[in-house]
Amino acid sequence: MSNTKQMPKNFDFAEAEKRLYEWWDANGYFKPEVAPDDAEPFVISMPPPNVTGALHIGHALFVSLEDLMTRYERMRGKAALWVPGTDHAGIATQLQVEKMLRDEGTSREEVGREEFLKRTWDWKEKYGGTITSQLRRLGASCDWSRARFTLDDGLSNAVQEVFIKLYEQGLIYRGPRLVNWSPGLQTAVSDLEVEREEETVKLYFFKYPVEGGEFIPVATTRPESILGDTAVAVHPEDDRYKHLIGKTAYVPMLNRAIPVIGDEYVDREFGTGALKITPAHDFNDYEIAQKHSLPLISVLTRKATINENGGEYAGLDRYDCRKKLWADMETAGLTIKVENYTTIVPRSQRGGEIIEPMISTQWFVKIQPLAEKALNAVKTGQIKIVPDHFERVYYHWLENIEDWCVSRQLWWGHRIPAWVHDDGRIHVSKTPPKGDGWTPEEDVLDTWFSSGLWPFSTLGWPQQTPDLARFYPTSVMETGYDILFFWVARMIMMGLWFTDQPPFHTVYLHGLVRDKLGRKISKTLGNVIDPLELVDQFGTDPLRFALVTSGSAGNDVNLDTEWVEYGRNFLNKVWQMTNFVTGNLEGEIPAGVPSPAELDLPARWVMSRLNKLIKNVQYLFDTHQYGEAGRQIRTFLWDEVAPWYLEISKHPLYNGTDAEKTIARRVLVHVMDIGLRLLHPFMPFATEEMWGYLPHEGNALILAKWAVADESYIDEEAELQMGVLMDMVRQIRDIRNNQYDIPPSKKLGVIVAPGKHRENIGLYGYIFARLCNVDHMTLLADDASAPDDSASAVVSDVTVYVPLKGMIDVEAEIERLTKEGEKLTGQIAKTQGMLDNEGFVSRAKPEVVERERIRLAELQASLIQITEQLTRLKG
RNA sequence: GGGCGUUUAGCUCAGCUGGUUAGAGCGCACGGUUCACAUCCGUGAGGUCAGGGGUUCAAGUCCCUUAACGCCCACCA
Repeated sequence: MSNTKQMPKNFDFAEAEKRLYEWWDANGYFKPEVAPDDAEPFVISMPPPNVTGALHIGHALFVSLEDLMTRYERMRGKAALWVPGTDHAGIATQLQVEKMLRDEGTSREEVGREEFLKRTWDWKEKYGGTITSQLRRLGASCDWSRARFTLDDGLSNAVQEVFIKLYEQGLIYRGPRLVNWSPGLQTAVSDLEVEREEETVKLYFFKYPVEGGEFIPVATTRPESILGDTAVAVHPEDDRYKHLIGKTAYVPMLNRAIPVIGDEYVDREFGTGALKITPAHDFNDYEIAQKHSLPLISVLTRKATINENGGEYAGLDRYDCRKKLWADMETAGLTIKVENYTTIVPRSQRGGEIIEPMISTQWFVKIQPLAEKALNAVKTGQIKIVPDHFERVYYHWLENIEDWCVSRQLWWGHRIPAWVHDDGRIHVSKTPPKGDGWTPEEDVLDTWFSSGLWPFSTLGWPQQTPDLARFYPTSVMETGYDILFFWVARMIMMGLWFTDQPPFHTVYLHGLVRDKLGRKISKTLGNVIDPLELVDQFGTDPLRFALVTSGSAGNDVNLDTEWVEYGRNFLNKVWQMTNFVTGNLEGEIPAGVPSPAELDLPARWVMSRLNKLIKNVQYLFDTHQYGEAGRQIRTFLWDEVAPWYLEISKHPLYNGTDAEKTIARRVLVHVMDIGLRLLHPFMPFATEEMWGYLPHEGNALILAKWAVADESYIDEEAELQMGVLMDMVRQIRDIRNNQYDIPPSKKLGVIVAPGKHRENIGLYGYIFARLCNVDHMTLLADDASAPDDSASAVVSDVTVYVPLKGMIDVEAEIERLTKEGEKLTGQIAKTQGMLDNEGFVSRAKPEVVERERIRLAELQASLIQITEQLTRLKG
């Protein structure tokens, strides 16, 4: 292997990212086919972003993680497939197009359904590419040739297939039910799409007139709902009211006669102890009405204005009606009081308007049978959720799940494949029924209905395609915990029901990206973090590295843009390291590393550290601790290789024999090569670029083999011995910088009582010249006496003397050494205590006991040295 | 009303296989233009790991409990 090119001074990310991405893509490296046909597949279905959306920081997080997993598995030799795609996002997209129409001075209703859909498709064609090109900028190594859209033909077919099958299995029903209605969007929404916030509202107390001149005091937060009351309920054993049960009450202002009923649901202690029943606009009341066979009277239109059942209030907006009705009741002497009251208000997840429970005809999925399977798959461990505490959240939701309202009164989406006959019959099919009197269903399906099929529909299901056979079930579902119910649970239900297999074996959940103060990102707060701005400023790699390493799985990430800058600094550091290595190569470099026996101590040390790192990183990847893996790689390169091995290697590189040079070069190349491999899933662009400058085998880092630890290089003894030399360097620096104010440029002569480290200190004395500017070093004979006028420091059984004639402050030296001695004494006592403890020696792992023994010996050796120094100084 | 999470340095966070003297970035202080790097190098100050109890030879790490904060789920007018 040999290198040819000179590296530029810095990484030009703007130029390189584009070039490298196109190069990878053009070579087909993102396709699973780069792996051998018999390679084990690894598959991720990308959570499809909204087709008309723009990239936000949350996308950057999921791309960072999923691309990391994909690249890692690809390097491990798997047939890695990351299936990209986009979601039609029914409501979101429809709203955007409606806004566009409004800006044009028209509306959805005005242009009509057909034209509206045409306009939406146009919109999709125009803006749908934005998000995908932005994903490319983030380095996403997904197979674009397999990209899908939830509304394309194949997926629409899958959706129809599923709907029809569920219907045939009796798991879909249609009928009038009380549902969450969004008056602004004019559609039903599912329970999940309703957010409940605690708010302070008014609670209106009033008199419900009862026959015979009595009245029952009642409270409501929504006076307009009075118009739809069909009963007044009291507790059957409430002495205040029980004599009224069975009598007739009269709806205020409408004077409609309704019964007074008794029901134990009513809480005597709460409010007035009596309850008005509005079954068409309240979920509790609905249940009570069912029990008592009360009629349902709807008083709202689709737009939440009062309908014909509201008498003279018909046509009023719900809130105007509230005011007017209350004023009229006040005039009629029926009001009691109005109080402030804190309660839960249901609001639309999109737009925030208040949701009205309303009766309407909708399609539902009987979810119980599907939910049971989904529950089991996780309980039996077929599917693992990371972090695992989300499993409990998942169980709780599935155990209490309600039927899923899947119909939406929108136009943009999968139209429900059904026809309804005048006589009420339903025909569910891809094709229209024969005969007259059939009306096609207008409703479309909830977006999440098609998303739920994503892992298999994208691979061709229901066709038994080769892709489906090879890549399904998929491997990991990586997504945010906020859509665990919306999406993950539904994919599991649908996957199990229609393919008899869990759609993936692992669910990896990430958190939300927040600002550096932990606040939710929002336009109103003005704390929006635009990933593309950060990419423009620092490059993609630093952003990705920051996102992955600044948190841990399942927790929200408080992104500080300073972390991105720090990531950039790290990238630059690695660049400079590579630059150093490539700049010091000459001629052919044999691949691989010499055997441990051929290496000097610093090389044995760095190889030991490297292989321990590989081991740790493997463990961390196996346990999905990607952030910690990234941090460890960074620490190794920046804090161990750069300041120590790289500096030390300058000696053989500049002063060594040819053989020594070659060994140092091979070690340096190897360490950087492995470092870049480990780093590639985190920082794909820069690592690929650097790797190209290093001597290497193979075409591209993206396809290079993932590192595997070689235990034969793990060398505790080398780490221990190197540690002594490193500590000596630190001690000399400490004396220079902190004990005495010696300028860094001043060369020092030191005298060393080397103890049992004589050989290493002799051999590697150049380290001190390189790292702490020591220009000559004298090793004392074992029986030699200590030099005078010196600052001293102790490492293991080694004492370092720095002669400083006339500068030595004996008092300060004594104080420092005394403090050091006290510290050692404390540590010895602690360690000795452990070793004297029968329980520790017998129960702790042998290697832990052994480590403590070695430690104790070291500490004791040091203490002897310190004590000698003190005696000398004091005497 | 249930459930989950968080609490570690001035700030933002790591430290999920229990085991040396608890780490990083930023900030702060001191000092550095020698042949990879000022997007840098060397050094330092700064923490009773929220409180209490327990398990263990050993606890920031495991268990119980209290508190504060955050999130999710839930039909009290």
